[in-house]
Amino acid sequence: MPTRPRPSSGVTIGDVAAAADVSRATVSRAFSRPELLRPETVDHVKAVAERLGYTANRAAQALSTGRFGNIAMVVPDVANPFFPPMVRTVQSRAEQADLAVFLGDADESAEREAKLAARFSPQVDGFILASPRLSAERIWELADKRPVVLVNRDVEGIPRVLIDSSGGMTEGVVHLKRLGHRRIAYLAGPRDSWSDQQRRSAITRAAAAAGMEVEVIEVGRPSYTAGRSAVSALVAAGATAAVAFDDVVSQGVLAGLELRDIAVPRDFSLMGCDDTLAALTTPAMTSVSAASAAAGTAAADLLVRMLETGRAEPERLTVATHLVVRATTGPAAG
Amino acid sequence: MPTRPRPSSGVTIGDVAAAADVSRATVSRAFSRPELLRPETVDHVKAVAERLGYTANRAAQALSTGRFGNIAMVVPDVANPFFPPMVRTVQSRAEQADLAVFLGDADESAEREAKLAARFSPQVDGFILASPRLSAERIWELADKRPVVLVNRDVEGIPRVLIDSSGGMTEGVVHLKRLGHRRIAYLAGPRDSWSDQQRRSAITRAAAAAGMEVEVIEVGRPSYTAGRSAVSALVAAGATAAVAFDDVVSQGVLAGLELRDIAVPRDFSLMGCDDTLAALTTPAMTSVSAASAAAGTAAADLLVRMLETGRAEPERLTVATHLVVRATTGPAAG
DNA sequence: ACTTGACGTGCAACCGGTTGCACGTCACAC
DNA sequence: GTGTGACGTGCAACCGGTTGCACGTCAAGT
Repeated sequence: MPTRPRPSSGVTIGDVAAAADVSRATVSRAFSRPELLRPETVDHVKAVAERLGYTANRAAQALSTGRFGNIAMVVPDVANPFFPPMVRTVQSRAEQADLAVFLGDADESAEREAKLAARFSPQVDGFILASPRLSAERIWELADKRPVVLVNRDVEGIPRVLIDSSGGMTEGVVHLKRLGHRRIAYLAGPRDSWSDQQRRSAITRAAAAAGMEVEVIEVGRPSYTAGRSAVSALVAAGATAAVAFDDVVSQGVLAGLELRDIAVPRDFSLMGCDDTLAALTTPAMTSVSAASAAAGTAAADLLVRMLETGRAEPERLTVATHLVVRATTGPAAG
Repeated sequence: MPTRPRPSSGVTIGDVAAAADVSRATVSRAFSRPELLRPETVDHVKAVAERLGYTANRAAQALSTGRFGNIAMVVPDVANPFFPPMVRTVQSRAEQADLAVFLGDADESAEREAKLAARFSPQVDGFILASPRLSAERIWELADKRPVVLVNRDVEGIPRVLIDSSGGMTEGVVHLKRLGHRRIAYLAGPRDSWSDQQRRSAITRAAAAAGMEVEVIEVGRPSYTAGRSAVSALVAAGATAAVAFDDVVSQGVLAGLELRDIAVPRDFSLMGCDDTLAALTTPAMTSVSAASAAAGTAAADLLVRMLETGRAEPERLTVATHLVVRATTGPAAG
């Protein structure tokens, strides 16, 4: 039998109260509502608390207030470089509001997202779901119990921050057209990803408008290896340029092309998305920027505001994107 | 004034008890110690609970048991590709033990690590500190209040999982020597990083043993740009090969060399460390493997065991490393 | 038939905070 | 001098679980 874990610090509000010769209520108020007390009392209590090394027991606090002081962030894959910057900004914004952040990695699975949500739900004040794969119904259900903010997912009635890549995508298509490309490929991401749906339709639309053909190649889980193995399909498609779902896939494609001695951008043009790794590849990749860090801050802001006001605000913020031209796109070969 | 947040689900143990016509104690036991009850009672209670949508209030549970069911993981930088795999494995191991994971990103700062630890401490059962920058004293202090497991940090008396890169480093030096290199450079990481200290001394020792010269170049925070800007110092050092603190730095160096038209590996040989990005660069990088995922599992295992047994186990596990030769190392020029 | 003990369940205290309400004090107005 | 209200603090209930102990029941042992 495990020994009963010692609490935060052995000292409770009662100890402080006794030492300071006041009631427990006064100690509590000295921290939570000091304006109700005489300033000298507050100082005295705080000094005594400090001396004793008092730290409030979070569980007790949560139990009586009903607030946990925690939020949960769920991402499909922390290892995807799109997410870490977002995780960091969410965290720093949360910290300002004195909220601690649980992180859940759903491994690209809706089922695991649901599990994580269920696990976190009883001890958080709210959720940030980044690129969630859950069905709208399940998101509504969750939002019915706890404030939820989505990133990169557009569900009616739920506050959300959307990185609108259609702008950048369209620019990208135009860019390729100017370079003389007529037939391009889109290396598509997970079908249940909103980002993919958005990018897919943006590129299709833009290509149609520009009078270009576009072949969609399904890649599935966006990973380096998936990108690399998509190259054969890419070659078979007879396109002269490709746009990948994200930079990770794109980087894989770049490596795959190199393996087949297809020179980029001489023989083939390649465009990524998210601009997470683009600057780091050789040659540096043309990509659609996506300020994931900014999206994280915005999402956290939204959630914090909801928690503070107690109101839901079904806002729909969008973050614009644009094309960053680097060295992987060039004139169409032939 | 925010409305009082609705608890996990309106329904409490009392509601279930009333509906099932048993006492609250019985409901509690049906979940936590079912072996004390008649099986039929357990089934009945669970069925009623299910029907009512009962979820235990974590705060109340934590308050009476003194266990939170949470652990905290603190990393210096989630965006560094070394950490995400570790985060994932820690999380999946924690999940098996029904523990939720707080993630803290310390932004490479000891001060922020301390802040995060203080913030998490009152609501977690234990800590995993990955590559912590905190002083040994502060780690001891923390470990005095809560079980702590370290990764990549060797502090006496604290259970720890060490990725022993000296093995791989030594292999690397030998490899370079065979290729004819006599003067090499080490692009050092943060001085307060244990990994850096270990790698620094391993390379110095191995080089001395091989009769090679080694110039240490301080890079500071390990990042792509830091690596890139270190190239001038690297060139000035007159070395024919370099070993970087990690793959991120190494990737930056690779780009910097390319910018100066220094061909790798023809004119210069480069070795990374951690093998996180090495396979992804062009040319693919020679690097010292570091199974960060395995380290994460081991660390989580250790912590879970400590929590379950209630005993501290000052174990010191090491994970071996080896050299993975790829395409960035070749015969010394000239 | 009576003791004994194992078993299943309930009672009530407890974990450590928070908060509505009541009480005492004191300054001020009348 | 008494009434009035603001102010500062304490009392005690409450949040929702857990758990030591006690009680009642029933089967086995003598």
